[in-house]
Amino acid sequence: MIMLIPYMQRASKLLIPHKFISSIRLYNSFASQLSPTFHAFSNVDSVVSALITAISTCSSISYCRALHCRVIKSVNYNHGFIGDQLVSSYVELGCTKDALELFDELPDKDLVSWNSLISGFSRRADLGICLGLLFKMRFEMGLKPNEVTVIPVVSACAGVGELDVGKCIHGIALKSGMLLEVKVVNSLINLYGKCGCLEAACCLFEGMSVQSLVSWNSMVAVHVHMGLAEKGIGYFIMMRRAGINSDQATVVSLLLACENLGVRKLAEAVHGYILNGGLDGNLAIATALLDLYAKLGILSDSCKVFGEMINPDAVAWTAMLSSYAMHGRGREAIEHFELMIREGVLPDHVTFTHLLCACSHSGLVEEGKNYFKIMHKVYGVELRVEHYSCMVDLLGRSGHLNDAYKLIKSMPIEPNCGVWGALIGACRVRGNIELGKEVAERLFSLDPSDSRNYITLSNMYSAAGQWRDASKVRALMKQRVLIRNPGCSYIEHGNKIHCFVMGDQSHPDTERIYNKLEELVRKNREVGFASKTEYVLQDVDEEVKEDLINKHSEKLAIAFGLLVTNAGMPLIITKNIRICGDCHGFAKLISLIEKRPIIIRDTKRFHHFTNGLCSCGDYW
DNA sequence: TTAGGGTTAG
Repeated sequence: MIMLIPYMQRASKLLIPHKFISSIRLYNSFASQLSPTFHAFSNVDSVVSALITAISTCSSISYCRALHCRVIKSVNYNHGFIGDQLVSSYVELGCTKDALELFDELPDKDLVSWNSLISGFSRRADLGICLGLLFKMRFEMGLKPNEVTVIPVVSACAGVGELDVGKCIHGIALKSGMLLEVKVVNSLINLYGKCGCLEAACCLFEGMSVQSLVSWNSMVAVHVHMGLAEKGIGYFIMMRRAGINSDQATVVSLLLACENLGVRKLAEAVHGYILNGGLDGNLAIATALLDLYAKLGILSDSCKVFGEMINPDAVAWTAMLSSYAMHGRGREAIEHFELMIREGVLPDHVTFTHLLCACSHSGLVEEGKNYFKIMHKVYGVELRVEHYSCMVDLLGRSGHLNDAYKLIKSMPIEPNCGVWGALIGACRVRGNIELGKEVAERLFSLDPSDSRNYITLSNMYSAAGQWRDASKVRALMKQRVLIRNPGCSYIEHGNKIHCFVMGDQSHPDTERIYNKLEELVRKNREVGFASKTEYVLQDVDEEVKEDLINKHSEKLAIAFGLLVTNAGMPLIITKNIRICGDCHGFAKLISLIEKRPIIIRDTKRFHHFTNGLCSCGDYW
């Protein structure tokens, strides 16, 4: 038996989010009559139904335990499947131990009880427990799984990318004739799609006698998730031609496709579609839209979408927080987080990932350290490996490399590539070759196929003038058949994405672009800007270095943008790697000289250049 | 059964 009394006593002292107050009131109106004289109460079913409603909507562990206590005192576990509901809520709230203990205690467990437990662990993407339960149910209890059992297990496989296990479940479903059930096939489409087997997903889809809206949605979603946005949109068009009306899941996938393609015009078109269909009040759609605008560089539109939301939930608050973080607005991110807490919305592990990241990107070391310290103590959010990555980044980037290293050594969980990656990044910024070399060795053994590790180490050697060591690392890369993708910059103009690589001469307007660039370089020199040739990581003469750096892809994109857009219009440029220090300084001055806001997005975040300054405060 | 927020390194 789980000890519930202390939790009951504590529950009354804890803050319960306001959105659950209505269900608590509903429960309380009955609970006031739940006493030792309960048997005199005439409508037991009403009490059970009120308890079930309260249990199913409860988001606080302590409150759930208090309700559990009331169940023990008042009704039978089997009454109206109240025991199953308690188990589900415990799983949902992350109390997996309590859920499994209670499940063991439940008398007369049937297929529904097992299915609801498996489904709960599937939502937590805990495939191990799902499989254990499936095995126990089948071979110890002799219960035959049905469609409702199989679907969440397949979904859990998709969630963690376990294709082989998923294939076994596919086999079981096939043998049991479950493939006639549309929902089972849909879950399999999702599994194969998410695991990168698009051919298998398409084959299942085409083999269906009738495709449901979810089948179409799955096809759109899996293609978009695999980075094949155009194909995803193609399925959307086919779906419309087949006379199927889209729903919110379709629209969310379309918004993700826009993000994938990075085309603002398309995003605006989908936004129009959302407004026409009256879908703007949908929280999932509004959140995806907010996130999309932020990723396209238009933070003001993200703020607008968030401001228009009615009762934003934790995901929406977190999306806005991540937008601030992405745009280097650390202080605003913190204010937003504090407001979220005051509004009674509970932060989760993703919220803290972004909050720590916001602190890291803005150099708010003390604030970040404090949130890291209290996130579990005050908010009950468990520390995950990604939180450690953010902290290592925060400490390392701000120059506390030893503290970052000590933190890794003290981790209660195994540090992964992300954690070591954050440290090597900090070593590069701080020019600590000794530690960088050690970290690189760890990364090489953890993932020998990730070319970034080799490139970072080689660049560290080059920046220190250790050309021989740099070339040795490059040779190792060659030996392991790893290639380096060239850095490129993109800019949208006239319904087209224009892409530039360093020294690019393939654009039809090349001559004009180079003339403009020459003019910009000259203007920069006139105001005293000296090229930072230390960012050229090749062993060549100073003059050649200057020539190379002046042809960097972001400079070409800036020159092109200035040529084709009207005065005063902001330039929005996307880079596939981080902007170099020289281009950063160049963009700052151009924003001042040409009176143009310039926004440059690298793989994850934005630099806003205005009037000679950058939003990152030169801290990146 | 599908869909919204995910950090860190070129």
